[in-house]
Amino acid sequence: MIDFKHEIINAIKKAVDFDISEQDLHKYIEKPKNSANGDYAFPCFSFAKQLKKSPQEIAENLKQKIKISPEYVQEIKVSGPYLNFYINKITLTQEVLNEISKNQENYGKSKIGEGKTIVIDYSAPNIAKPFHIGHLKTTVIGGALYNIYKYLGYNTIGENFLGDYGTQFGKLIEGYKRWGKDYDLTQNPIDKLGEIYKRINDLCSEDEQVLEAAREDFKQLENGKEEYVELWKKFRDVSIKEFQKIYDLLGSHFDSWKGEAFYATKTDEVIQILQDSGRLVESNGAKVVDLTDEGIDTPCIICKSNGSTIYATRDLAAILYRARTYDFDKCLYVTSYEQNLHFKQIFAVAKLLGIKEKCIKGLKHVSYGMVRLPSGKMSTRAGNFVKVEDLLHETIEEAKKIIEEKNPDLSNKEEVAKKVGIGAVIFNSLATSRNKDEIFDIKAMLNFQGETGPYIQYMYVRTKSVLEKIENMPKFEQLKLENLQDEYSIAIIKLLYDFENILVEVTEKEEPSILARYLLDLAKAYSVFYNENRIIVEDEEVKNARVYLTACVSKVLKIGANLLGIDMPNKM
RNA sequence: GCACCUGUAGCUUAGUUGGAUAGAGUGUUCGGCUACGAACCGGAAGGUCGGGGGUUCGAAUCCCUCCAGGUGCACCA
Repeated sequence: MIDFKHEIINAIKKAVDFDISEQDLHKYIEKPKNSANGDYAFPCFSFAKQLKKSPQEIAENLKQKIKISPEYVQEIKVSGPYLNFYINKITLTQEVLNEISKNQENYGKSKIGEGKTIVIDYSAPNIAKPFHIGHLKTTVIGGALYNIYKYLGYNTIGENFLGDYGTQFGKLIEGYKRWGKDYDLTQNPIDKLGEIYKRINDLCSEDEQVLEAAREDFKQLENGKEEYVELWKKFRDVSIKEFQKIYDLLGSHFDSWKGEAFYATKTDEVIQILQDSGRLVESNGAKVVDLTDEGIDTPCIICKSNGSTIYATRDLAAILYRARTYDFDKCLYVTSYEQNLHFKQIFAVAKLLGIKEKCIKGLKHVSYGMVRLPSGKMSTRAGNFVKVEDLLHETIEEAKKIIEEKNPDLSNKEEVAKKVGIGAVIFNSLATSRNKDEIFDIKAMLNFQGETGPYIQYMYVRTKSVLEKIENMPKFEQLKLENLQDEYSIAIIKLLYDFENILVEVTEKEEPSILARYLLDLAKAYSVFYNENRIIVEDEEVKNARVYLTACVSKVLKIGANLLGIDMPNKM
């Protein structure tokens, strides 16, 4: 597609008689908030001093000198110190609709990521523990990034770094040995394991000997005692099966499920490399890497004083493994900001591992804000948490209720309620900038009006309804684009034009909320268009143009929502 | 105590590589279904952009300082 901004930059560059780089121009050119001020604007303040002229004069002068094809820009106006560019709307319309007609369901897809590999480490729940709403953000943010990177042509690998290692498994084994017969793990296994875990924990705090036994169990598990490894596998398998149910609902996909236990077997080499680097030092009985040179006060512990490894060691093993296995250009870690220091530390230590520079540079912590309940911080131990399964169940039920009320004749109510209820939850988790904390509000989740997932789905359903009524879809070549020059149509076309840039911006900032916001804007623009313009009208030319635009909106809404992990119903 | 993050309308928030009148949703309120789906659209009211100082032609945005909340700060993950 024509890059209008680029054309304007070129034209300005040729017109000015002072030195200014293309990059600077790129920075100066802005998109006016109010479209009355044009599509692009060039503020002339900053050159006033240098040229000893008023910004107004500079703008006037420039206007005289700039030569740009009317095919791109139909008008340039001076508005005080601003030079406002009005792009040729027919060209814009032609470009956008042609591009969508050529690419259809692949509009916005690109090859900018070709040849680049990106690993995304997300979700990472702990085995034998409930999947609660604290895991929601990492799962949907990571999932959205996964989809979007893939769409932009990157070789994308989704990693679920399961928490399947640690003394807690010694405890579980000890508990299961004692009372395993009382629990049927074929039903709600995670709840049962949770009960066992709580029971053994209570016993451990009463009786030091039980705790000691649990530690011993874990040691034997590590040493490969067959009976224990079997138990561990069993806990892991039933847990994954439970998680998979939720992933199926959320549409999450992982290419690899290597958990901590897997990397725990690969820590020896990490320790050896660090030892050889001379940076591994003894400190209070532990082996650590001092990071004060890196501006990090807290040293990174590699080996505990009892000789065993720690989370950081396993994460480093994962970096080493992933660098070798995937030769990644980027490796993203989607976790809450509680782990900011941890990642700062291991990224600093990773420089000592002897992996490629690009891998080191590609390590990135994508952190997000905490979810709190109105009653305070969530805690699995205190039983103060909301399970994702329960939340989804509730929003799906709400969707069902609303369907029953508004569209009782709908044929596949169950399926639609699922899409709407889950869509509401996913959208809610993605719609605000990831860094902000959130107090979990069930009422907000159950609201399907306004800036919500169901709003976008509803607008999509409207486009489908309109298109359903058309016998012959118009061809792009037949369209008379003059029929799409009203402000409501143009507002949509401008948004459609932005789509690919939005996707790129999402990856630059690792911020899916940009796409979520964009989809709201597009849905809203269509809703206004729909209210202002009757689509199916007598005049064939007008009808065809509006129908075609409706089909374009329909496609982009669906592509965008799917990238966020939201399914679109055809009716609701 | 130190470091980092957050603070924008009653509530949830967009805008933070400095740019024109701070933009939405929700709630409140008024209006619009005999026109393609009202889970919608339009109007009104609602803002010391946490406070103060500074830099600049220009600050929600950059710098300093203070206030409030959160998170982290050695063998948990």
